[in-house]
Amino acid sequence: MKRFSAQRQAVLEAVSSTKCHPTADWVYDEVRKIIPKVSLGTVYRNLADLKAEGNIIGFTDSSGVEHFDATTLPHLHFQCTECGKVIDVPGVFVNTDANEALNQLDTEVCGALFLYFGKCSECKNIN
Amino acid sequence: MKRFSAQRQAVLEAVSSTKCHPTADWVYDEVRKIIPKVSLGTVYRNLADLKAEGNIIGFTDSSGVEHFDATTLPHLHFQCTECGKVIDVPGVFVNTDANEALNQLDTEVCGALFLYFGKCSECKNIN
DNA sequence: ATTGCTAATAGGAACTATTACTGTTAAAAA
DNA sequence: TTTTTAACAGTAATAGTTCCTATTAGCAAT
Repeated sequence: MKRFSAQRQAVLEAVSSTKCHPTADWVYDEVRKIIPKVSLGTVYRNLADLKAEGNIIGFTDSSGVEHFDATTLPHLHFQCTECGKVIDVPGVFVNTDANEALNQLDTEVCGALFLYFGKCSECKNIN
Repeated sequence: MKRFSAQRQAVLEAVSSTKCHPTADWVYDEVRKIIPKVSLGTVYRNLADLKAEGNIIGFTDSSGVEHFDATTLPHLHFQCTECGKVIDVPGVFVNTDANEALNQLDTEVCGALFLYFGKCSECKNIN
């Protein structure tokens, strides 16, 4: 049934190979090193499929660009407003007050995005 | 110096008039009811200016579209993945564990986006 | 091996939200 | 009034993403 093509494998390996929370474009460049004729559409589709299957996660940053991450365990992200870099915020637990409030709103929560922004250690010291 | 034009006022009033967390497009439609010849570029520029001045806040949803909000006090948002609607999650305090972790990363935090998603009470009961 | 079926592909067009550019208008300053 | 300049309308351009069409490649049953 499900066919794990060379393209899909290359996409998954590209995302897994880095901690830089890559964008579709970065993955495209990376996959082209292995499969030079790969299509950008194929990269997008495979990223979407891998995300739907739960093999990777994806989140949209404050400028509307989607980033992907092979670490599917829940964690927070920080994005530098200067250089755009996204890094992990480790070991943080989110309080559960929200769950109560969301229950009261009669919603069915299936995910959450927690994204901090500011200046990273490098950009902070430049300006 | 700063000129508070009719266009800017209409933009601010449009955002303030609703709790629906409108997009630039919604604001554009609303402002055109008052100033039919207003330009979409003007709406975008004024939204950006009002945001920079702190009169409104803006946040990007999971599909990369920016939403605006005249309630500048910190609060959380929930977006329905079915109908796209954004609603407030009231009375939730965010724990401070993240601050420690972010300090250890030597970052200078200036904001955060907390966005839950799932099905709202209406869409939940349809499917 | 050949056929038929379907998933997956390459390539590119199309779409959407947003930004940038180019005169023009109108408010404030001189 | 004249000058200056912020803000404007209208439009072109951009970036990220999705959609479309013809083609290719893997699998199952003949």
